[in-house]
Amino acid sequence: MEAVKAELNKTPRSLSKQARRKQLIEATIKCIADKGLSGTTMADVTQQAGLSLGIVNLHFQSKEKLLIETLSYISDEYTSGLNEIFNDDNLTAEQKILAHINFDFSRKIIDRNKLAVWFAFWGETKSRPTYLSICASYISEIANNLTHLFALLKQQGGYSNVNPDLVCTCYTALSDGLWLDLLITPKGLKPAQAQAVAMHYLATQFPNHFKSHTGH
Amino acid sequence: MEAVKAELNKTPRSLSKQARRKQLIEATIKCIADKGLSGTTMADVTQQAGLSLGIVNLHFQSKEKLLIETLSYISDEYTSGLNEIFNDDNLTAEQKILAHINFDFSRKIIDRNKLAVWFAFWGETKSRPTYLSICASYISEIANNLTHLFALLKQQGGYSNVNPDLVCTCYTALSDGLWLDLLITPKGLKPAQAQAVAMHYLATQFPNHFKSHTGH
DNA sequence: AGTAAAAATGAATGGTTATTCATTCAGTTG
DNA sequence: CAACTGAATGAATAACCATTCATTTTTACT
Repeated sequence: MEAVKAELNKTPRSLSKQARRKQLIEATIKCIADKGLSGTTMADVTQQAGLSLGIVNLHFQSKEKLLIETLSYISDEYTSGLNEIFNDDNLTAEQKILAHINFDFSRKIIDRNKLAVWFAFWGETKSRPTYLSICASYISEIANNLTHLFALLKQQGGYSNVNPDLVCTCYTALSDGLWLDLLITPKGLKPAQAQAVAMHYLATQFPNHFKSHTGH
Repeated sequence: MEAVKAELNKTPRSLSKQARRKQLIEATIKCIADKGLSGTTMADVTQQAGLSLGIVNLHFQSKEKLLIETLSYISDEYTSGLNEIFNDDNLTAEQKILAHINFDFSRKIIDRNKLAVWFAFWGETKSRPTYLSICASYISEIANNLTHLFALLKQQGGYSNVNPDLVCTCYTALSDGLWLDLLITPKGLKPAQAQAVAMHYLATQFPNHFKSHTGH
């Protein structure tokens, strides 16, 4: 990852294949945000990247494959960030949940360009099995981890009435819905507010561990 | 509305303009669900409707206008259904909220074809101001009504710690997130479960009025 | 039945866009 | 410093698709 970044200083021609692909994927994200999935053309993407028209077919074979790689790219970024948290043995369950919620609404993740890409692909999952399978794979993995954390907190905190599966479904849906809110009403809801709303819900389930600061 | 429906028995040519437009809009919904927004062509839509290629341009002037009318159609269906509830003077605040949640997860609304259309357009709002303004207009209207209901219930039920604005934002986001869940993991989450999740959240805020049936 | 108006048709058109590939260019190697 | 290798270019191509409109079909009215 760092090695790739360092290469950006080199002259264009000497960039590794991996770096060039990343450059094209990031140009694609920008284009989808600016022009929509249906509105981005190969000419748009290559111009955005400052490269020539034929370059996408050289590195990705087809537009469709570029789009799939773009979805995989933001999926991987999201899941790898979460897995770092889940696998950090220095954190308690409470701290992991807190880290999760911070990550979910961090600048890197709720960047509106990336949100636009998420929703653009979600909107096509019903008709494109490939998109669906990319999304489905990470969704169940995250849900398992999150449910496990809620179960731990229930046990440790004596929250006998909490249903971890239900809380996971509810928290996940809430988080997705807040992302939508951030995408379509950016003037209305600020990232910090969105995070506060998510925290408000967690506070209803684990009042001794999380506090809502937006009540009364 | 009923008059329009009755006309479906007539021979094709005698359908009113309004009914023909509705027929084309419903064909468009089916196509967007089947092929995605970027994948639906005029040929697809007209074939789905069982009509000839030129018919869309005759009734809607352009493909873009057809798409806008399609978004307006499902928006109107949703908001008019909710307004009927909001404006029903025979219902208490509690009953209206209950009716709202029932409506949000009714078969008519969470039809997967229509969910696919919602998300297809939401994914393009960033790049298409027209789509955004159609969405924005109904969103704030519903939020105002819903916040008002929560404020009433707070007052009547003595829920001094409830913040109606916060609850409205949270409930709305949750509902949208559950819609997404229903769209992309139809095998995982059933409509009745989704509704139970939404009810579970309301029960955390108004425990004397709403009961969650999925706890412990 | 006859006629005019309206609705619908679909072949033809024209603009757009993904893809190809012969050529150019930049690094590398002996 | 050639000769070589692989990356990059972009003009040309081919496929696709929205839109047009001359023609046909249906309906309404006398």
